[in-house]
Amino acid sequence: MASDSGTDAGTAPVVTRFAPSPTGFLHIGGARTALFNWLYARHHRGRFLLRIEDTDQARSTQAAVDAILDGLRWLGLEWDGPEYYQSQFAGRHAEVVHELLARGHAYKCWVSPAELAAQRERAAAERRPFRVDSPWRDSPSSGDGPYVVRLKAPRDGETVIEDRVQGRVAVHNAELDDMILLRSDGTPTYMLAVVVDDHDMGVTHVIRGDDHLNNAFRQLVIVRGMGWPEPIYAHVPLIHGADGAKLSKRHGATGVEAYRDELGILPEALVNYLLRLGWGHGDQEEFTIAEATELFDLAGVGKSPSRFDTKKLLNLNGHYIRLADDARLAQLAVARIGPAADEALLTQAMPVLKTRARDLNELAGGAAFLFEQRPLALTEPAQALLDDAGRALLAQVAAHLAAERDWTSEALEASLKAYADARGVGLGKLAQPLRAALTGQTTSPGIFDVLALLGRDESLARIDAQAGRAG
RNA sequence: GGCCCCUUCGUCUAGCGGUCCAGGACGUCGCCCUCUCACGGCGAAAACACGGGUUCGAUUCCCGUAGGGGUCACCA
Repeated sequence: MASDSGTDAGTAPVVTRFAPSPTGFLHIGGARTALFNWLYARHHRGRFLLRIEDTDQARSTQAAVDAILDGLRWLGLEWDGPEYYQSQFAGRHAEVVHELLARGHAYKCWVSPAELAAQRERAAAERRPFRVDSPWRDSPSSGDGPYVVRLKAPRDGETVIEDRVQGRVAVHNAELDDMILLRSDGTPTYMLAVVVDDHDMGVTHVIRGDDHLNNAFRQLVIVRGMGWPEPIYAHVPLIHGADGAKLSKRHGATGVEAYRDELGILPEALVNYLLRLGWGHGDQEEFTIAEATELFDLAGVGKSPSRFDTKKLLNLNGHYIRLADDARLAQLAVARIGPAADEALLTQAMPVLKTRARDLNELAGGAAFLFEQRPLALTEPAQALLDDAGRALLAQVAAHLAAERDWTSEALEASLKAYADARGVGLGKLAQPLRAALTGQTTSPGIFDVLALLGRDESLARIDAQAGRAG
């Protein structure tokens, strides 16, 4: 059983990092990895670093870098120090390769891509695992033309990793292959670059998705070849879609900005949801950032992958919307309703609006009636409510309301309830046609709140518009 | 296919040999509240993949089987 404390207690300060490749937006899985790294560093009063893995120049874009930084900031996962760019360290990477070469842990290889493909085919035909077979591995001579530098991986024995999440994992060295460290164009590969950068940046804990677990064994060969201290590894299980497969585009939204912009999710809700996905602390479901920082540990991270459940996210989001500040929500709603929206009115209405929304779209949708122009467009069920009888009732209520002096939710409630009583009808009988005329819909906040929010003039005008409408 | 990892209600999880005829949350269903819809409250149905061991005793430990996932690039 991996212990979460002990080896690092009282020794070197914790340094974690998040190392995304800028080939797209901030992936939801990446966001959780970043969160875990951030939390672990904060919990141990260490540092959380950010490194952009842009060694694949063809696929890396500035837009992607911006999206990632933006996403992290939105989630509140601020990194310490500047963001590092892997491409800036190419010189250092080459230097390490030469050192590895000098130490006999790497070799230059002239096996051509064509020959490699042939070897691969042969292996497939013979149904045996493919491993590069390079004549240059143990040859002192040189070949002609471009070459790559390969790691001279050990072939006997086994390599063991004491992973903080996965536990003890061993692999026979025969499984390791002589991976490429330096490409034929002289640029470093990811495998080499991560190891060098993590070492140079002083990273003590490598917390990442378990799709990297197999890489860790080969990366360790480099670390040992250089005689560097071995980082502590923690490979956390991936997030899966509802079908159980690794989360990908076909599962719908996979970028955090989609959750923010399209689904209308609050950052605190996403963070809390992501935290509980794969990590638990007893029965507790809700965590403030302070609590999460206090309680987070690697021992609480499970070993099995978890499926992303939008329903639960939405439920949490609704919870955080109810907790959120009214002015803040009003501001967020304005952006979704458009220029017709009045932020002050929205703020005032927010207490009765926010219990009815699980996301910002629902919040904006529920507030839209406040800014509608007369005559209101009615939904079909609302129209059905305003048949001849409904409109006749509306006209009578209108006359009663027109005489109302005190236009507050409380006064209107007392007045309308007394009116309904006197007429011997239930309140619902009056409220539904009123709601239809006032909001154009059959669902809305409480009818007295709607009247008060709309104000006397607008309320009466909307009622008249419907009551006076010809059948 | 090789290697590695995983397996408690539909989903996220609690459980770290007896306290478990398995607890919480989301979802679902029912009831209450009620002017609608929500919110809130109460309640219900719902799981230890299977087979062997070990043990006085396995959800918990070991081994198989089955199922699922990850990974096998001059991508990261």
